[in-house]
Amino acid sequence: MSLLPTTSIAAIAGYADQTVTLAGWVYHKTDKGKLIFIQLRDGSGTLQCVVSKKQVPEAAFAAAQQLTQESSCRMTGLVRADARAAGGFELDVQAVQLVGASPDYPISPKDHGVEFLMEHRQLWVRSARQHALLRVRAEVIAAAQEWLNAQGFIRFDSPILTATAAEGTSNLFATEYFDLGTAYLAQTGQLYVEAGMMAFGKVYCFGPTFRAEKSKTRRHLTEFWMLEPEVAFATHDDNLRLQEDFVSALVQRVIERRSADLQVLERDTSILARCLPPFPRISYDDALKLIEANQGAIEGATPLTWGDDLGAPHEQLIASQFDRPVFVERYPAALKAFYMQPDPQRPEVALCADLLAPEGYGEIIGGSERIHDAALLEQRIRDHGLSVEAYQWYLDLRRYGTVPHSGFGMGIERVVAWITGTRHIRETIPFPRMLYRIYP
RNA sequence: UCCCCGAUAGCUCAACGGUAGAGCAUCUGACUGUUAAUCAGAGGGUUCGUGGUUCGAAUCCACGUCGGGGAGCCA
Repeated sequence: MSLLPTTSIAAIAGYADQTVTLAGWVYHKTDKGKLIFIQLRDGSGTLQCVVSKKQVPEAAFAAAQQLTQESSCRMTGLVRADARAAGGFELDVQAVQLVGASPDYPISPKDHGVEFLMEHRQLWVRSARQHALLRVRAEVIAAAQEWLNAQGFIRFDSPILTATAAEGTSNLFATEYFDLGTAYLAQTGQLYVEAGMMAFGKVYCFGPTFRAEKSKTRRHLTEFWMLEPEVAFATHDDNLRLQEDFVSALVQRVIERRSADLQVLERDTSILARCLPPFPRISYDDALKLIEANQGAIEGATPLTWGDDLGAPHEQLIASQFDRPVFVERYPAALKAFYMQPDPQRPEVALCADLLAPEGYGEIIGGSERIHDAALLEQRIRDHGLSVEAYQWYLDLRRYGTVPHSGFGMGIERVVAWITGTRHIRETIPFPRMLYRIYP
């Protein structure tokens, strides 16, 4: 025999006036004495189930009375259209079977603090808001891969354990690796997708990346998921066009397919609907002027001199001037990673861009054209004090049939936070890893 | 690493130098249209830890622990 339900709640409208068996968890219960209302959640949706003392066997009514929040159960009954129920349908229950009891469920429908909820993350993900958020995350990931695949990309995953720091900058998590010394958890897959790009033309990797920075803000996780496309023969301009087409496609698909979830999250979709290409572009030089002209608009966004990096308040100020994501391009090369291609007209700036999301969500993409000349790349490795020896495999990509190429990295959690209007990035991943949290 | 803030019932908070409180949750009872149900009753405390000031500390001070927000860094 099977314990599987005969239908999911999401498909309940197709079962009007039929008898079905549902299987799920009690989201909420109201006991009116001889009438019990149970909001049953099965993962696909929630349905109001009505148990009437007059209409069910005594044992079934007693079983329904015993149900507490998050008890798992199976319910058999008649599907009936009813305007009084949220969603338009409810189940007239005929039989109730308790599967797993749930005494003293810790998360009530009322207020809880962040610390308490994070300590109970394994249960918090059952709540409506978290449920909606994680569904949007899944949609963004599916949409991203399907869109790239349709454009002729192939997924080419990069290793998570690496022997050296890829960019030689940020702090990495280290671990023992048998007799080969220390291994590091990757903070990017970019160097490896460049190898894939030379093999397949258009590739992307998608997986967890790690930053051992002691960042303590709502935009940072120590473990986050990054999607990194890389395209052969693509210039800086090609790269920006790909990014704006890609990001707007993701947003439009979430609006199209997950509007019910965005509604649960009370997200104003009219702001998202404007997210269509082309995205505005502003050079680093013009960004400095914009900051100067708007000083005082945002606390901390003080004027900078050429060569200074933009801080979080500066990025916020720039983003606030536009109604859709904005590219900030051509930063001073000295501020950026060693592999970025210098602008041939102005070697002191790099052919790179950061994409800043609106509404203060910050940088969601960082990308650039990569150096394709072996001699220049080797020089840059030396200039940055990195080991040429460790990068021999990477230099090989420029020694054998090198081509101009570009790519970018997109942080999934930041994109999901922006699309859903979630204040803190920690809610956009099932089990966030942060400076002071590795449990559960 | 630096700056700011917080910790009191299971949860969210109040009490701010003088007897430890409320709402929700839990338990008991009533109720056939609830959806954060309502009504009546009950139980529930190492006030984060250590030390100090005081006749007296949840309250003031010091240190510590845990957590929150931000900077830097970045996706």
